[in-house]
Amino acid sequence: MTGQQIADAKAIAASKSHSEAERRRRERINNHLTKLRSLLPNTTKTDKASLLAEVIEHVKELKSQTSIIAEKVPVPSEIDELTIDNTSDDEGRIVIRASLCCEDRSDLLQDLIKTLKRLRLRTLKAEITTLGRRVRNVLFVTGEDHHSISIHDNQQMVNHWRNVIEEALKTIVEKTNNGDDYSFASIKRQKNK
Amino acid sequence: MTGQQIADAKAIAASKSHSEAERRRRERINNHLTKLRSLLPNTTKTDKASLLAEVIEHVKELKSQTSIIAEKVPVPSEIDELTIDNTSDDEGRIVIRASLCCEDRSDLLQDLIKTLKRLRLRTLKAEITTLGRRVRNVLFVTGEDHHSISIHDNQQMVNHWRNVIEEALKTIVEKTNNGDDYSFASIKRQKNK
DNA sequence: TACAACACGTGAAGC
DNA sequence: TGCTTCACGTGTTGT
Repeated sequence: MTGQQIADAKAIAASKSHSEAERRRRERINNHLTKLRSLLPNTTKTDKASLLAEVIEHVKELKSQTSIIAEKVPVPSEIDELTIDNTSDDEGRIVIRASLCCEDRSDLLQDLIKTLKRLRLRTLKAEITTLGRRVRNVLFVTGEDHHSISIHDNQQMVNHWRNVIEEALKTIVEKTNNGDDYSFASIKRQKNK
Repeated sequence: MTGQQIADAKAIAASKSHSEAERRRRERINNHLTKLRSLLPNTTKTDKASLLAEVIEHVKELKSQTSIIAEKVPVPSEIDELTIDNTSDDEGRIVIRASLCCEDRSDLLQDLIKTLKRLRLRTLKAEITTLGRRVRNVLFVTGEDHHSISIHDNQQMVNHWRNVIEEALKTIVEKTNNGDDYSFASIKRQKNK
């Protein structure tokens, strides 16, 4: 074989593998599109562009649905959250409502208890909801008796404690899941067929 | 110009418009892909195939989320539904629970009332939830006094009434929205930006 | 004939 | 260098 022939053969082989790779790529993309089509309702015999348009609409629809429901029901959301509000209980005592949402982990509850204990706070009520691997905690906390947060009519003090609680819980929310078990049993997910 | 030249010019023009059309098509598809990418969380700089794979996962995720939530909370679903169950109230009286889900419309409630009245049924309780344009009604109905459904221990009679109610409500669910106003105020949808 | 949608192979760019 | 991804223009098919 001459050098020219070898070079040609190499070029042909390269071109072949190239076109084959490209074919595989197209296959992958099209398979995904087919799968997407099957996930959508009433979406047969539409072209690629329209299919994608419908996927967009569907995703938006589902997103808005979940967020609407989340407004009514305190289910865990996909993203980490932490909001602090202050209310007051029947006796006019200052109560801070802390709602946090994060990935569930085995030591989450421990962390919360420890943190609140360290801050000398009392948890009046805790609403805990899990959804898949996400967990939402809504805590109603107040100070222990004779705690500065118990003193009424002091907006500055309340704001101070809001900040303290926010910072403390922030580190808990931001702590990443260490791969342990979850602290609460998860709701069974519907099979994705 | 010779005939040959004219033919060539035509061919060139055709080829040009063809390639331009193809470019527009690609553009449309890619724009949709970009939009999809923006709708997903944490999905920058991934290739097309992986992007679509993530879209699939995301759609599945959202779907299972909404269905899990729907199990816990009686929110309206996307598809029309009608399920009939029989329970019994405190006094052991037969009560039939009818849950129906359909597009909301102004005369839906009227239809329900009329139908139940026609069947000489009494509605003990009605739970009504709207979500977007969808509405879910959960009705707890029983017979009027001395109605045959009030007679206990007659499984055949109960089944008969289940069928009667199912058929009657089926026509209501299947009645298409005539474009009128909705009978209930709809929950505001989150803006799709 | 013309248009729309698709699969294909190829050149270019990034790693 | 080879491998991957993309955009491009073209051939083909169905309407």
